[in-house]
Amino acid sequence: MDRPGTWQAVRAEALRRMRAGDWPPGGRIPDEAELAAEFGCARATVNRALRDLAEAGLLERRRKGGTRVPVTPIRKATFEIAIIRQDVEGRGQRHGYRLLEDALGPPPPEVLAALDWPEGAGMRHLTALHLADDRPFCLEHRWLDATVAPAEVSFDTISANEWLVRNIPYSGGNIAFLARPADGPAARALDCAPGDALLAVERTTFRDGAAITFVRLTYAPGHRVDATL
Amino acid sequence: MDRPGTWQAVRAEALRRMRAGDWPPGGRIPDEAELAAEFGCARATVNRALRDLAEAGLLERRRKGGTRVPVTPIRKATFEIAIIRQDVEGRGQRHGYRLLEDALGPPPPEVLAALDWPEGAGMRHLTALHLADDRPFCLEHRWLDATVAPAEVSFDTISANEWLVRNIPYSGGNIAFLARPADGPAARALDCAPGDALLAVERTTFRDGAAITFVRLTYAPGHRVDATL
DNA sequence: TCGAAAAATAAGTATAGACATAATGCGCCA
DNA sequence: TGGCGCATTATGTCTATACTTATTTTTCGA
Repeated sequence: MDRPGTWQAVRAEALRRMRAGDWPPGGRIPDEAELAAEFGCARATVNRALRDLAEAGLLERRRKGGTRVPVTPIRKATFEIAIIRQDVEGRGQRHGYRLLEDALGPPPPEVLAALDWPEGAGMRHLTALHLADDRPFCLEHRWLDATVAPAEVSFDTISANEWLVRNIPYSGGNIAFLARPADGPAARALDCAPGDALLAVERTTFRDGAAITFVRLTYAPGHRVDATL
Repeated sequence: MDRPGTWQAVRAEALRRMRAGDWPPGGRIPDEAELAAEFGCARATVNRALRDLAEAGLLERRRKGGTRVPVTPIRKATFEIAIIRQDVEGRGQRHGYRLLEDALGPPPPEVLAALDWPEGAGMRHLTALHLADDRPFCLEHRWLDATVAPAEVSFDTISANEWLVRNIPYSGGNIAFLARPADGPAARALDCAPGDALLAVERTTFRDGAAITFVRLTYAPGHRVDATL
């Protein structure tokens, strides 16, 4: 597979041993120095390989404690978060965008809780529809700190999704997947029946420790989000 | 934050420059040697920091091409996949398990498609319910290569989920999130109304290039899957 | 002028050596 | 016996150097 002596080769061999049962679950594996001697490579190379496996959840490493094979590994899966336009275009479809609403107002309590904000804070509320080949793709519901995106900024032609990535980039946050039934407006926008099961992604974005924006993306029926193990 | 000269410090400084606009989107940043000289550290340290950012989707690196800040970064989010018992216990609840059905039979076409299997292949079909503090947590629907888990293996007390992790570990696969309405049996098992919007996770597991098992986990209403950015 | 070969470049990786850090666990002392 | 502190140990990381590899740019010949 990989030329011997590379960290990928060491990783592959380690994986092979785990699968073959040479390194059984719950057991401790030889330390880096031993493996480096056995494989005839530098300790740093072994370190790179084992660190990679540990990041994937396939090994547990602790200083002094050594490296062990977890009994029930907690695997890590990753998925990619692109802006919606890229997501649509990546499927070979044409992206369309329609701003449905742009107003100032108090958010529902669930949103306030997610944002952890004072009650009366100025908040802009946007509703927009993303289209793929002219069919509804995703409904964007966003609450936004009014100081981050002042009223001058218009989201008529560029989605808040894209504006934020371009203007407030590289910020942290958290994400959650959930299912929700289509309410009246969502059903109308996404062209489905009220009560239909829809996949939604909720995201809160932080900047300097404070929540900037909360967004709920509700996808059209049948949408799937793929991740790689 | 981090003591200077560490790769974390370099990463933090790189991130700061991106946020501050010193390294604007679309632009190319200085090469590793230059940054190493500027920060007074080894090139390997800069490499580690920039590689880490590239893995998170915050930088794009190409040999000879240099390192650039993507205009619309495709962020990577990760979530943890534990066995369901651990998932429940991690919430501080007691895990329960009930096998509802264990039979041999032909899978529905959607499952066959996901598995990419010949029509008549022997397939075991399991249905099981996971409980959290005696309340329905998740419905497990699994199709399994009969040669992987022969009839002797009983899933009465141990879930297939756990059995597989312990016996066929470290295999690859793919995962998808979707929403589906509760059908009759699911509504009964999960104690909700038919048609309720439920979050489901589908996973196909491969071993040596061949599909071993397909599982659909349908969660009780209100369930969320969290990921970290 | 076009295209192929050669040079240049920046990231990718390997290595040996050193020191840092976090657990572990042992031994000492009360 | 119990608890505290220090020695031990395996991983974590940094450095300097060298070589490799992918890709771009330049050069040169047809």
